[in-house]
Amino acid sequence: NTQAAATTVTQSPVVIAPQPSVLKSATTLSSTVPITCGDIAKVGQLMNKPQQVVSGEESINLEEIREFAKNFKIRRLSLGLTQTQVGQALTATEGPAYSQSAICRFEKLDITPKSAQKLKPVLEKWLAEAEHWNQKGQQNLMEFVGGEPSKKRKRRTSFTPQAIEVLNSYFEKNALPTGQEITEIARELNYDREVVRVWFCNRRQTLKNTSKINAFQVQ
Amino acid sequence: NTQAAATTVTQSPVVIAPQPSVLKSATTLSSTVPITCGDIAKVGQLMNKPQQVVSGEESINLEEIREFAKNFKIRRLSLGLTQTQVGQALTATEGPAYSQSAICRFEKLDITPKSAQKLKPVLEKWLAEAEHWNQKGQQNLMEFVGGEPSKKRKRRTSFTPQAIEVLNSYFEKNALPTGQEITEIARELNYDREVVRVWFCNRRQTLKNTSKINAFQVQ
DNA sequence: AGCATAAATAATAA
DNA sequence: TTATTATTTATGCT
Repeated sequence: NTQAAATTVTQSPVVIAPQPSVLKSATTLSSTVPITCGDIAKVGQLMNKPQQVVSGEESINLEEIREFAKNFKIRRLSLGLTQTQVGQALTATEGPAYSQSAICRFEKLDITPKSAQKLKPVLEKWLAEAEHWNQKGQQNLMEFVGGEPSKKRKRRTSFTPQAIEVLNSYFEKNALPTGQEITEIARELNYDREVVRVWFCNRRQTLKNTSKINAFQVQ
Repeated sequence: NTQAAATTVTQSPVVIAPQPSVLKSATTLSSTVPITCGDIAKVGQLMNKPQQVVSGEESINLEEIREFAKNFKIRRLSLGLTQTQVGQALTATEGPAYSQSAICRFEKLDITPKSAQKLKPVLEKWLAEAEHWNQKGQQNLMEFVGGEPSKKRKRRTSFTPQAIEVLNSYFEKNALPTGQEITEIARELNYDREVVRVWFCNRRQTLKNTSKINAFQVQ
């Protein structure tokens, strides 16, 4: 399963700054939203319709849902979480299972008002809790979400994790190996010499670039 | 060029709600022990340097840059903009060219403090302006950014079983066809060239994900 | 109801 | 920087 593997934690959570801007939704553009398929209309298609929809016994405030969906996305991104992570976490904690698709469809309002109404409080509660844990540190958030605490981003192909490990250990000992040494390392790992050489170049670059900035990172 | 094609505007801008979250407006520590070394620091020296770096005549507040980088990302996402869009827009308005990679590196702080210091005001100014236009409506923002007003995501292609079969047989022979070959395959199958190119990308991806189980099984 | 995967976006080897 | 991979999002389908 592709989705299951997408649990890397590459982006540290960020804080939402109070935004002065008031954004308009792109979904309110056309006045004639063709409701394809003879199905039930989706929330996103009902934006120009009456704000309240009566479904069964309760009335649903579409505007409220729309607002929440927008904010949910921003807050999710602020926490550095993916749709997949949210879905998996929800599946783990609550009763029903939520796929990445479900989260995606909620954010895009590609669901029926009834479904949205049902899902909204679940997401709201979960998100608030996630934000709560996040304030106590990213570790807590990741634990809450259920992902690996600090899983390393998978390297781009060429190198296997094992090779990376070896390379890093060499790098630790000597960041600037001689041509001779590069040749030997390349042979040991069975990689192209040039590839190894470039790896050291990029590795030095990255270290140089990040170490200054992150030198006094608060964590 | 792959990047050039990535100008679709799929995600509608979202509103940042005034967050109740406690915002540390400036975590800047007051301790500043500027180091005076005119040239670029060597790799091993960079791990434990102070917050302020003196480069030439000006001192660089690393914490400030770090803070800005975080907020920049959130604000960019709030506007519904991609790194590619920002880079292209900047390239159009400002003097130097900024690639998607450049924006990515800034957000990840994978650049030298000097570069970051130089880029920060440019991004800050541009972003503020973008937010300004956005307040006047998404159309204005898109115009400012330079993208098509309401470009939609490409419709998902459905390959016929026959086409899949042919594609797979090509893939079996060569998983990484050249541009020339892609063009030919696309013509033979009467599909868009880009669609075929992406198919091979995704196919390689899928194979990689499942390679542990069926290394050479096609399908 | 959600899987499989096409398309889009971000990260990175070269 | 550029080209490509890695990762995420979106959607066609039954």
